Amino acid sequence: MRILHTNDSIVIEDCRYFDVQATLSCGQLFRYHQLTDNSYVVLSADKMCHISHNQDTVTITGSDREYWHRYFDLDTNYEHKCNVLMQQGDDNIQHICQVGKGIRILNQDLEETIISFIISANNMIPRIKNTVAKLSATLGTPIADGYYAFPTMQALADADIEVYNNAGCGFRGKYIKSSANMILNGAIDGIDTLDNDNARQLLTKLVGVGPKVANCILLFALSRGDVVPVDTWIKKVYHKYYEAQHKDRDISQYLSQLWGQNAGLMQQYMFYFERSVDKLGNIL
DNA sequence: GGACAGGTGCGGT
DNA sequence: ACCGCACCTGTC
Repeated sequence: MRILHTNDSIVIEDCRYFDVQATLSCGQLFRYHQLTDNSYVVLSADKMCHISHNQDTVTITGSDREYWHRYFDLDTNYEHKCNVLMQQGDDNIQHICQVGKGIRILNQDLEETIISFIISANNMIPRIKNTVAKLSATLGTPIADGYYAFPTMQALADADIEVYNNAGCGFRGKYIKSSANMILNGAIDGIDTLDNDNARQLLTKLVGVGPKVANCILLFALSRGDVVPVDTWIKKVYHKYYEAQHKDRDISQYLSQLWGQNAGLMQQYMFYFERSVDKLGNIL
């Protein structure tokens, strides 16, 4: 993979391990829009970029090139990570890695990730995307034609509960409002310096953040690559491909120890694979 | 109309 | 510490 920074864009050549569609669609982020030419607009915090993928070249256009460089984790060697996982796994695991090998783990904005994944609880991706878009349009500042920044914690704390109901948050509206208040009061200050267990403990004090959502925040915003969020899809994969019979609440720790520093990436491969199987029929 | 998908909070033990 | 139930809304 070769990366070239030009004045207004990042060009990534020879990117067999960067599949834009797979990376965007595996449930890490909720603010992206597909355009008619199969390219995408991606929004994060108060920034936006345009990303397109043709043959073996990915082009990212927008200001804040350094932000997007880190966001798309361009300094990490995913070919190496994928190979390590494939060498550790059996035929099934190798096939799952092969299908998902273009997925990258994004480095997302912490506050946006917290609020987005509170919305994700007991919810489905299309509705999460819709709700986050509506909240941003209502409470976020405009950053381009029809595009809005993610709302600040202050805006979320101040918002009337009606705003949350109208955005389709359902019962999660009150969770967001109070968690935004807690964040403003310093509830997650210094979380960067804590180890996984202590960081998770801090996050689960927020209302609407349980173990699964906390693990998503750790993996997708705090670069904790050994953390494995376990949702219904991962439970399905676990019971399908693993002999071990852990209770649901123990699956995360088991897979984390099994795959080590690449466990979160393996989780993304599994999530993407199982949903592909669900859409296309059994492709094993 | 009614079942279903999907994590967390809460009340009971 | 662990279990079982309620929760909001879009879709079939």
